[in-house]
Amino acid sequence: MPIDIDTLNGPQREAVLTTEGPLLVLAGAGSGKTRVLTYRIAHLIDDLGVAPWEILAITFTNKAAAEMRERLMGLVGPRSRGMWVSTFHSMCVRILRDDAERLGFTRSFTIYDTDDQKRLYKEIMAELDIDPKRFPVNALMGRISQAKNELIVPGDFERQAVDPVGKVAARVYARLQERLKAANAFDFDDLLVYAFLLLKNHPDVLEAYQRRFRYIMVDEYQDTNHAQYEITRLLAAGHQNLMVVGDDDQSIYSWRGADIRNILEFEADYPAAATVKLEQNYRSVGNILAAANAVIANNQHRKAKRLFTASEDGDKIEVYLAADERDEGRWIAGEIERRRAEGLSYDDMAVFYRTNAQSRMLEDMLLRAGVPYRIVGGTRFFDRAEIRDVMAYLTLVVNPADDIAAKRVINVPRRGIGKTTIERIEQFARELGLPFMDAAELAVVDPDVRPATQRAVGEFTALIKTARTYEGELRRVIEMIVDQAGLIEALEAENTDEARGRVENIREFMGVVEEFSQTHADDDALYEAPTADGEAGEAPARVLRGDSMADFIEWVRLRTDLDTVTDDGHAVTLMTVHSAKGLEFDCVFVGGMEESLFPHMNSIGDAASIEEERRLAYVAITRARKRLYLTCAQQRQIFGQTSSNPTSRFIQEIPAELRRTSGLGSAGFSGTGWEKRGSRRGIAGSGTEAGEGRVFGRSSASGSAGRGDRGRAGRSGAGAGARDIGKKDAAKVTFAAGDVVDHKTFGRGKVTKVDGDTLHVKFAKTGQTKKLLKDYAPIVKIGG
DNA sequence: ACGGGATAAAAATGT
DNA sequence: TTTATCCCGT
Repeated sequence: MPIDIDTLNGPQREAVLTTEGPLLVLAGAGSGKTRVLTYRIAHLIDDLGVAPWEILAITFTNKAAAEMRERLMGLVGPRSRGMWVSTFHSMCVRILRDDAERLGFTRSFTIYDTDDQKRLYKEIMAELDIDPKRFPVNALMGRISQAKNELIVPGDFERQAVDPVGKVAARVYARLQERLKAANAFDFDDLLVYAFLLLKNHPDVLEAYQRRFRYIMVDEYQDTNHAQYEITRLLAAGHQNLMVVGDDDQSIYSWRGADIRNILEFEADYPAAATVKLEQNYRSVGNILAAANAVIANNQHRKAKRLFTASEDGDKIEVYLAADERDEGRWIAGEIERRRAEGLSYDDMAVFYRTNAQSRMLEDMLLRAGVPYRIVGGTRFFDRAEIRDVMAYLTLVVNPADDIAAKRVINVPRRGIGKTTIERIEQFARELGLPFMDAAELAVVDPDVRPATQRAVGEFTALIKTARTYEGELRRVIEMIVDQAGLIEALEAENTDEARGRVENIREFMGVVEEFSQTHADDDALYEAPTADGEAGEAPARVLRGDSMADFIEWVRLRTDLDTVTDDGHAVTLMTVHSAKGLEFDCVFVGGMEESLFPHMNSIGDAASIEEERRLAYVAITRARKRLYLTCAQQRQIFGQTSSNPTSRFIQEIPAELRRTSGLGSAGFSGTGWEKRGSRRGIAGSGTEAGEGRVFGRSSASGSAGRGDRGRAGRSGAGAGARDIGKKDAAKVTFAAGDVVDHKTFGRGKVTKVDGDTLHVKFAKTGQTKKLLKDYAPIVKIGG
């Protein structure tokens, strides 16, 4: 049964039905963009008889891709399989896997993430004798990344380099590419660059994809960079059936190379393009939309548009002026509870912030208020040292040329292989042009290396070699490798709480492996596009296999925590505004609405950057369906220093009649006397409360008395298992002797005795034992 | 080779 | 404030 086109509004329908030729869809926030995309695909398949494998849909995050796949499954059923719905990066990996040889790589290449990359940069800089003090790694990485996003190859880069940093970057860039190739690895940017080069320089490959993908759709087109633009252009050049969807007002990734011109100039690039504007917002109530419109109207460089809505005005936007970030977090917690009492689920609420650093205090306050929350982003599970170690072992097994992985774990756990030995191996590697692992074999018989060390190196190389022969269930194989490596054993020997936590993480990782295997075990997942007339080279559909370690590694590498946001359990979502793009919540809080935080201080003073910050504010505001809270703190600790900044201009840009202000200097008393009194009281209040742990500063009824009770009542996450990555249960915390806690001022300590509600905690730093009340002390349980 | 401790440096957003 | 690096004693 075809989809019901009548449920769409005019422009939406037009976007769905305009299938031939280039099409630009300018989709305002909340205008039903995803619906249009999925309906359009369903229309192609159901009504026009287009085969699923002829469709390519590109999104920005894996989460968005998964979501789209799910919705398509609902619309067109199992036929949605075989369709390419992926991010640019994973699409490129797919393309590269099939023809890596043509570029001088093997198909078992690995992907370097930022951390690997940084290590490699440091090595290269040491090798080229570049002083990291004069030329910071981050600066060089930024420059080179930018160049890659613009498809500038090392040769051209060198020619263009005029400034000192550029000249140094040119040297590093050239060497970097050599090293990456030798390591059979791509960094994130290279995935795009090499996929582009492959398509550009190998007409047969390009032609195969062009023929296959009759219909191409790109979501979040405003965030594409030049490389992505060129790849899209190449792929679409044949059929020209390219639909791009985007909103210039939501372009927030220019720092990552996104070029807003891609969307602004689409019509110039594709003269035959039709354009559709989706301007009716179905998401937010009137006041929120009006606020968003008012803010974004301050940007000079944008396509004129004005979203409208048919929904009621709704509540005013709540602005809260907090004394400090503690007060801010406490107030947010209070409001969350109030909304909750009105029947709103925690799932429908979110707290956004500009920088990850802000999450700490918010977490702390929510934790104490007994508000369950989950954090998206920040330090990823897969970024933990022990997980990276395991990953390095796995990577090495799959790709022996990965020198960074080899060096990472050759002495993890401790095998007595130190700096001297590693340098010696590196020297062999350099002189003989061998990968590190091969050079290590030589060290085993090198008389200059101590016998004990020889043995250790030999064990390490043997371990990796043997691991290559392991067969069977993926989880078993990985467990065997970890076991042989002795990682868990070594951690257990440490016998510290921290080490136990790491072991726990590794075990959790095994759960992730299992999950990967299961979710990719389905034979349907291997669905390949039938080659209509048996033409070779057509449609090399390759998908992740649940039993392949290489596929597992790839899956992990291209994964962010954002992709793992699940709706299980009930919790408030905490994340950066960037992560929030594409999501929506009934009730949204945005913290830290202060000048130099939001807009960020690095952006102040530059008109273009300020406009991007404003777009970011626009994204934040438009995530809210019914209620929006903007909070700012009169003073806040930033990098250990108390600083005090004026209210964000973005708040000022919201017409006063749309907002209601409370907190310090509230109730419209902008006179100086009131402000002073208010602020003094506010700061003093929060100061004394800090140690006492009273949570709700203002809502006295549910205040101090409520906290403990709520904590007890809020117990919900009984079945908290390995799946809740990054999620914390803030319900009642109980302590037992042996637990490790973290105290606001005394730091880490161990519970030595529990006496009713009194804990005896011995602190590591001071060595002293203190008596603390479990419900009031500023402590957090971190293990036990 | 290793671990502890001191000291210096950096500190935004993320595929 | 946190993190990375350096230095030194074992």
